[in-house]
Amino acid sequence: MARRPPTKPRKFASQERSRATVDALVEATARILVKEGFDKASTNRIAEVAGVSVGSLYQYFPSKEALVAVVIERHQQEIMQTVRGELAEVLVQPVEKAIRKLVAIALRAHRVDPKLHRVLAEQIPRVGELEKLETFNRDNYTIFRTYLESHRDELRVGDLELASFVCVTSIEALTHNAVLHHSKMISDERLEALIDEATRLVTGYLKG
Amino acid sequence: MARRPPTKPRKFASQERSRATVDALVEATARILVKEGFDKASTNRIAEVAGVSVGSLYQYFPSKEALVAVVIERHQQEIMQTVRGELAEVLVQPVEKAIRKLVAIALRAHRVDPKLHRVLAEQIPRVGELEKLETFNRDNYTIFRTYLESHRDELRVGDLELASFVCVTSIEALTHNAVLHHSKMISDERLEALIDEATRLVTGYLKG
DNA sequence: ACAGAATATGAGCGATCATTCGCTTTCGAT
DNA sequence: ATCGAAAGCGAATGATCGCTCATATTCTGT
Repeated sequence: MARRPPTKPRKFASQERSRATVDALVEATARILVKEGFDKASTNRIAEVAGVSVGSLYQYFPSKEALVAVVIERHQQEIMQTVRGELAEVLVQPVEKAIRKLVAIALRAHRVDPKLHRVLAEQIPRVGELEKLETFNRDNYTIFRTYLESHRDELRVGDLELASFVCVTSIEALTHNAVLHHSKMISDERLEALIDEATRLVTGYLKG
Repeated sequence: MARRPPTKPRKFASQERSRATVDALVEATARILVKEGFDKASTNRIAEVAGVSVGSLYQYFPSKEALVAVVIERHQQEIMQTVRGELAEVLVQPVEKAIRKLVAIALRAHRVDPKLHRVLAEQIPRVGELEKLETFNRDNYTIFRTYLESHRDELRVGDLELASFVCVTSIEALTHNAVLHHSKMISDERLEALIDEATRLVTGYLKG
C-alpha cells in the first residue's frame, strides 16, 4: 500500500493514528476560523491547537489552502446530509408548498455551524482552490431553475433565468442574513414568521 | 499651523504637494484593491504604485487600516453624491413608485466603481476601524423602516421590523449580485427587466 | 537670502508566515 | 526480535509584512 517515494508524498492516511491526526487538523482549523478568524489561522497555530506538529500538517496537506478547502468541503457535506432527503421531496410538490419547504431547507442549511458558515462566506479569499464556495451556490441556482421549468404552466414568469436569479438570490440572502447577522431572530417563533414572509415574498412573485 | 512635535504628528496636509501625496496614496490603494485584491495591498506596494515612499504614507495615515478606511469613506461619499437627491424624492411617493425608484437607486449605487465595491464587500476584514461597512448598511435599513412607518396604512404588513428586513435584504442582494456576479446582466435592457422584477417582488410582498 | 517647518526618502527592524527537512518514534508484518 | 515503512517532530529558512527613524529635500514667511 502507498508505493510513492516517502520523501515527497503528502499523501493519504493508512493507519488509524494518522487518520486521527488529519481529523484533529481539520477540526482545529474550523475551530480557529470560528473563534479567531481567517487571518489568525496560521499553519503553526493550527498545528498547535490540533496538538500535532507543523510537519505533520504538511504530511497530509500540500498547503494551507488545501487544508482550508477540506474544511469547506466537510461543511458543505454536513449541510447536504441535513438537507438531501428533503430536497428530493420538493421537486414533486406544487409551488407554494415547494417554496415554503425550500425556504425552510435554506434556513436549516444556514444553521449548521452558523459561525463557521459566516467565516467561510465572509472572510475566505475566493482564489484558486477556494472557489468551491461559488460553485456550491451555482448548484443551488441550477436546481431551482430546473424546478421552475417543470412547473412553468403554474407560473406567471416571462424569463425563467431571471426569475431563478431573483428567487435564489432573495432566499439565500434572507436566510443568510437572518441567521448570521440578526441572530436575535433565531427564537423558533420568529423563525417561523420569517419562513412565512419569505414564502409569501417568493410565491407572490412567481404566481403574479 | 500644526503645533505638534514634528517627530510624532501623523497629521494633516497643509501644502498642495502633500495633498497630492495623500490623494495618490488613496487612489493607489483603490487601484490595487481592484486589480490585485486586498492581500496584495501591502503598504510598500501601495507607496510604490502611488509613486511615493512608505515613509510618506505613514506621515498621513497612522496605519494601513486607516488608509483603507479612507478609501471606504470616499467610496461611500461618491455613492451618496450620486444618490442623495433621488433618495429625498422617494419619501413622498406612493409605494409602487417609491419601491421602483429605490431599486433603481440601489442599482445605480452598486454601479459606482463596481469592482471596488465588490472588493470592499467581500474581501475587507470587518474588524476595528473597518466596521463602517456594516454601519452603512444599517443606515439603509433605518431609512427604509421610516418610509414603511409613514405609509403603514397602504400596506398589508404585520411586523414592520420584519418587513423592512425582508425588503432591504432582498433589494440589496439582488442589486449586489446582479452588478457584481452577473455582469452580463448589465446591458441596459436586461437592467430594466431586473428593476421590473425586483419592484414586482417587493411591492407584491408589501401590498399583499 | 535664510531659517525653520513641512514634506519626502528608503534602508532596515522585528514580527509573522508558509513551508522544508533531517531526524526520531511508532507500527505492522514477519 | 527485527526491520522497513508510516507517522510524527520542530528548529530553521526565506519571504513578506507593517512600520520606524535618521536623513535629505523643498517650501514658506520674512
